Amino acid sequence: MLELRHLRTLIALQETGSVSLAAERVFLTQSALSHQLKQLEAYYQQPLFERKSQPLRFTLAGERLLALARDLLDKVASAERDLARIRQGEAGELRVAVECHTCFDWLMPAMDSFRQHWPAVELDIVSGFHADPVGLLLTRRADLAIVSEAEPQAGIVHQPLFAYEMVGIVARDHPLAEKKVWQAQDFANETLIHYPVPDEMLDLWRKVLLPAGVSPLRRTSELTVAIIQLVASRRGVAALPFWAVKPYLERGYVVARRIGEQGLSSELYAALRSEDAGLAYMQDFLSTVRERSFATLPGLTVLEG
Amino acid sequence: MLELRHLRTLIALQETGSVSLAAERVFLTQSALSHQLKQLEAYYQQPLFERKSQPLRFTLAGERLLALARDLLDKVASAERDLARIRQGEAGELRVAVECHTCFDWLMPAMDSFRQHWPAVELDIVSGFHADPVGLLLTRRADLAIVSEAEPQAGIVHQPLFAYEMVGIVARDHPLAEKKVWQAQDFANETLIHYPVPDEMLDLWRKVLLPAGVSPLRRTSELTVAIIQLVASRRGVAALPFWAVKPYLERGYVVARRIGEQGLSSELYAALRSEDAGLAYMQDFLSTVRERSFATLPGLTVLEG
DNA sequence: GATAATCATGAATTAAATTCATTCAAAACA
DNA sequence: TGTTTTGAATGAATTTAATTCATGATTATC
Repeated sequence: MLELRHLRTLIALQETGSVSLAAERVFLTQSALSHQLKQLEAYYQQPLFERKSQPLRFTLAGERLLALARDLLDKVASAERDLARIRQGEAGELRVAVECHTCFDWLMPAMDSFRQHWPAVELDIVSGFHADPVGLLLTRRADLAIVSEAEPQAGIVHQPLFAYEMVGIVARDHPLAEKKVWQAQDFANETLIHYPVPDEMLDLWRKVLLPAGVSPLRRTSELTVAIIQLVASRRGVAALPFWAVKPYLERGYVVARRIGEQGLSSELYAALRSEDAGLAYMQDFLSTVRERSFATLPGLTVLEG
Repeated sequence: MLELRHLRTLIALQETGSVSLAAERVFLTQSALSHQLKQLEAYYQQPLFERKSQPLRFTLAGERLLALARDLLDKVASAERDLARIRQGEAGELRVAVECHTCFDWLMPAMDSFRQHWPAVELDIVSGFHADPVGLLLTRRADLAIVSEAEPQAGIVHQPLFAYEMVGIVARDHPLAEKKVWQAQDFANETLIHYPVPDEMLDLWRKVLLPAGVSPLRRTSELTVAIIQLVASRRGVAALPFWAVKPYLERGYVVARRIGEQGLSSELYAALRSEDAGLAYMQDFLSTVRERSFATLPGLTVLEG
């Protein structure tokens, strides 16, 4: 018999295009999903996808179920918001402190969606780039902070959002384009172009250059497009989220390369005051961020608590 | 986490008004449902019903979930019909043979609903009251027969629809109104008013009077209202489905009494040719009949295969 | 044509849902 | 006002179902 669990699987399947990635997305094994799908197809006595191709394709019947899934899961989310409001009331305050430039790319759509669902919650962004966003929480100048490490701290809880890969980018005809994988030393004689933020907020600096004692020339720019243009003009190299550069890769302006054998992974957490962790609109904001981001940004991976 | 199972439970709860009856409806024990509901309320951290009263009442949060349930389960049904059509095609023939008068009461709404969902299926009623409706199936003059006993027969399968109680009715000032429970002998000196069908189609005759060798005076009428009027005018007594007489009981025209210690139960099955049992529109017709009937007729109970 | 990568499968395991047996609470009855 | 009956709740035992593990099959990739 059909359950919502199956529909959640279908959504993950579509968003990832493969059984194994979808399994990771819903925190199950590939095997579990394979069994689940087999059971679904047996129940409806017809195939729901063709697994031959990558990404896998839905059959007509599969598409129909997928449409059902989107419809139903939206409605469930809406009903659960209503239940939360019945329990805790409509209103509240949600001031978001952000420490990363690219965060705005996924934050804006999520905030738009949230604003519609919680019109009585005062939503705001704490502007400026602070060295210590968690301090803003404790001094009650913000209610939620987006951070890249979950450093334990009294009175603060960290909730995982998602992870993604940071890739190195250079012009197509730059010598580094030849190397499949870059190491710290490869940056030594390059100019590194980055956002104007403190060093410790740059993943590349914290996790790669600093440990290796490499200290390249530097240049900053506020805007992602400007950084891309500088790189394309051979003014230097940069490290950016894969999902942020993908559109430019497809147009061939620059090429992207892995940094380190395992790739340079960047993680995002929401930090909030422990007392606020039970607030329904807070949890719904986090769900919205995850849901919208996974649905729109390519290459995201889940992050365990 | 919410699953469709929970929503199916909520619908059953509303339709029956009690945990134990709802449990029976969804083929589970009272205990199972009690646990399930407790789990739901823990998940949403708020009460969903007040069990103090009979029938139980939904809280605001419960009502919201109930609305979700109706919406979602409708959509699931619609999607599953589409899947069935994708697999087997749209068209077919469905001629229904009916042997009981009151059947039309629940058959008409179900047929209306079905006609909208399967416009390409030729839906028809085989008119007249036949002594052997199953014969019509084998000679291919009908595709589905409504019968009150599941007599095994080669090439025919019986699918349970539902069961209900047949109650005896008399005028309020009739001596039999004093008796809480009637036995076969109580009919001996009365005039029994019934539909003009062969004796073996009357549940009262088959299950009560014939075994006891009681043979009262008889009088027939085509219409339920006419039977009620005759009874109210002290022209005799009758046995009718509880759900058919309930509106008249509430107006006080007649009173209803149990027949036999356990009550006289009437069962309904759909008989169809084995080869047709896998047809999607056939199964959907049966689901529709059950669903519509349980939702609208009071006092129905489930019938196991 | 070898080598990953992805998916499928059966058995074993784990987790979850359900039942059983009983108690508790409330309503109906005398 | 007890007494009986009915419906719901509870904890432990059980059953059922879902998931993982270990592995084999299949399909992409170089």
